[in-house]
Amino acid sequence: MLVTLKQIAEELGISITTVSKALKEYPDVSKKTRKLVRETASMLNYKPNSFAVNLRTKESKTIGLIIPEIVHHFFSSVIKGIISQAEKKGYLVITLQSNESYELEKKQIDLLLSKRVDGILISLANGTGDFKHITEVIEQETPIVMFDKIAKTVKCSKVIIDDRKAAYKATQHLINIGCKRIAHFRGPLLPQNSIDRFLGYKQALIDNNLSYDASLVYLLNDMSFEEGKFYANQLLKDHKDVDGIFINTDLVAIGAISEFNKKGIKVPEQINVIGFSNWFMASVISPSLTTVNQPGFQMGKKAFKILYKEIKDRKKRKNISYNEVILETDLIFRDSTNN
Amino acid sequence: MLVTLKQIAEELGISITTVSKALKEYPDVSKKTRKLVRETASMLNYKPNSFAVNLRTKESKTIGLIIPEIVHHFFSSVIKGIISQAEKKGYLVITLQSNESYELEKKQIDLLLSKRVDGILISLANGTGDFKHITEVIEQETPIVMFDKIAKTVKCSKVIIDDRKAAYKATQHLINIGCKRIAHFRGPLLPQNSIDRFLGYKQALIDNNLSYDASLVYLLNDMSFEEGKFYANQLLKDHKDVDGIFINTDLVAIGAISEFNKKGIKVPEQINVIGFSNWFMASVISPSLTTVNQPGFQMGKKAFKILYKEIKDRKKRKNISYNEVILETDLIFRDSTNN
DNA sequence: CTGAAAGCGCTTACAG
DNA sequence: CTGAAAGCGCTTACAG
Repeated sequence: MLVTLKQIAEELGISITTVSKALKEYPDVSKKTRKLVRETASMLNYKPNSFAVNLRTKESKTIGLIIPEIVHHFFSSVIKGIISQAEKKGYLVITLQSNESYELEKKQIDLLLSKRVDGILISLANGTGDFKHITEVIEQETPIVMFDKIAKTVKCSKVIIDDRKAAYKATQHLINIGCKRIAHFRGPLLPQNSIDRFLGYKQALIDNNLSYDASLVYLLNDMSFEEGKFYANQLLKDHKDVDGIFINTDLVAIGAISEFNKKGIKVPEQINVIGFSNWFMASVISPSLTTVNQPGFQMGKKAFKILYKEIKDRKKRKNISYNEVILETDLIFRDSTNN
Repeated sequence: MLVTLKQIAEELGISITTVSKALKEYPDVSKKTRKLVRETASMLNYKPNSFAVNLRTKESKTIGLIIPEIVHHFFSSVIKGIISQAEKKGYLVITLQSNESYELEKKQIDLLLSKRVDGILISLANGTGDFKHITEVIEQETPIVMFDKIAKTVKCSKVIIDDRKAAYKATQHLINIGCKRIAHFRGPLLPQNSIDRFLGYKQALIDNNLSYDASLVYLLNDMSFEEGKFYANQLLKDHKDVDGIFINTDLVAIGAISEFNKKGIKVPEQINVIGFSNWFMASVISPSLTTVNQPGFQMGKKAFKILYKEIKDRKKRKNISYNEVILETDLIFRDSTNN
C-alpha cells in the first residue's frame, strides 16, 4: 500500500539506485531525471520508509528524554525547550518518566538504548545514587547530556544552574532587607541541588556574620505543598523569632505561605519568604512569591543543542569534549519579601 | 561494536536462524540450544537491533502524540497518563507540540507518518478547523485517537468529557446557591469545548427560568491570566449586578479572582466564581477555586488503551469499531463559591 | 530439531 | 549520467 522506491523506479522505467539518488539531490543524476523523479514521488505521495533508512544509516534521528516528573512546571518547561529545539533540527523526542525511581530510570536507559536512540537527555531521579547505568551509556558511545539534576562525578556534558550561587543571592537578599534569623527548608540528601542550595544559604549567613544554626534547617522529603504547610507550622512552634525563610522550591513555599496566612502570620511583615524555581503559580498567589527564576525552557534548548553537537561530532569521528554550561538565574522580587 | 545475532551464531557454531528462534522462545528449538543461546546472548549483552526488527515486522512499537501545549497542568497530566500506560505495553511515545497552530499540527502529522509510528494520539489545536490531515491518517490505516479537543465530524475513536453537562452542572450550582445574574467567560469560537461549555451554561439558565443575556457572555482569545484580569475588570464596569461567573478555564478564573481581590470585590460574598479543569493552582490560591475536575491522567490512559486495541486489531486484520468514551467530571467545592 | 534462503526498503561504493 | 549488487540485521516460510 505504501509507496516504495521500487514503485517509482518501475513507473519511470529506471533503476532504484537512480531514484534514490535523484531524491537525495545527488549531483551525478541529470537534472531531467531528478525533476521527473521528484514529480512522480510527490504524485505518488512517496515517503521514505524510515525503518529502512534507520537500518542503513544507523541513525534514528530520535533522542530519548528521561525526566523525574512530567506534571511539574519547571520540568514541563524543559521538555518544551527540548522538543522545540529538536524539531528544528529534524529530531524527534521520546519522553520517559522515572518517577524519581532509580530502578525505573535504569530500565528506561536500557529501553532507550535498545531502541537505538541517537542520544539521551536525562535529569536524574532523587533516588539515584549509583551512576553505573549512565557511565555504561557513555562507554557504549551513545551521547548523553545531563541537566538540572546531575551527578557531579560523571564525565559527560551538563546543563545546570549554579544552585549554590542562586541560593546565596536569595539568602543575601533576606539579609539585605534586615532579616536576622533566617530558616531554610531544604530538600532530601540525595539530589545535588538541595545540597548546593543549602550550602549557598549557609555561606551567605557566614559571610554576613550571622551565626549558622542547624536547628533552623528543616529537611523535607517529598517537597509537597502539604510538607510546606506542615513545616511552616513546625517552624512557628520551634522558633518564634524567625523573620525570614529561604525555601528550596516554590511549591513548598506556597504551602508555607498558605499556612502562615491561615495562622494569621503576616507575610512579609512578620516573616519574609523566598522560594525557588519561579513556577507560574508563584505570581498568582497572595502575597505573590519572591523567588529564584530557573530558566527551564532555555535549559531544555541548551541541553539539546549540546547533545546535537555531540551526535554530529561522533558521526564525524571527531573526539568529543564535554561541555558544562551554567545558566544564569535571577531573583524575582515580589510581595512575599519586604524589599 | 554492538552484538548481532550473527556473532552469537558464530560464537556457538550454529545458524543465525536458530539463534533468532531460540531467543524468541520458539518451541521448535531444543531446550539445550535455547538455554545456551540465552546465556551467550546475555553474556555478550545482546540487544536486538530495533531498526532491523522494525523493518521486518513493520512495527515500531512507538506512537506519536500531538498536544497543543506541554506547559499546562491538564495536558501534562494527560501526557503522563499516556506515557505510563504505553510503557506498560512496551510502547514508546514521541511527543510533539502544535502550539495551537493548524499549520504546525499538519506538519507534525506528516512527520509522525513518515516515521511510521504505529498510531497517533491527538488533541487538536485551537486553530484547526479543517480535518483533512486527520482523515488522511485514517485512510492510510494508521490508528488515531482524538482526546479532549476533538472534531465531532471526524470518524475515529475519541476520549472526551461531556463539556456541556459539566458546564451545566457548574452553572446549576451557581443557581442553587442563589445567583440570579450569572456571567460567563467563554473561550474562542473554534474548539468544540468552548462551544459546549457555553451551551451548557446557557441551557442551565433557560431550564431555571433565568433569562439568557448575551451581554453577560465575554469571548476570550488566549485564555490567559491577564485576560482573566482584564475581563473581570470589564465585567465590573458593564454589570454591577452580576453575582456569579462561570469561567471556561481555571487560569482565567484565577486572573479574575486576583482582579476582584485587588478591586476589593469580595469572593464569594459579592461574586461567586467557578472555574474549569481543576489545575493544582486552583487549590492554593485564596480564596481557593471551586471548579470542574477534568481527569487528565485518566484521559491519557484511556486514550492509549483504545489506540492500543486498534493497533492490535488492525494487525489481526479485524475490522475496527470506533469507540467514543466520555469520562466523568465532578464539581470540586471550594471557597470561591458560597456553597 | 536445524539451517539455507528470501526479503523488508533503503544507501552507497563501484563499474561502465 | 545510470545501474547492478552488496549489505544493514533481523524474521519466517520452507526443506530436510
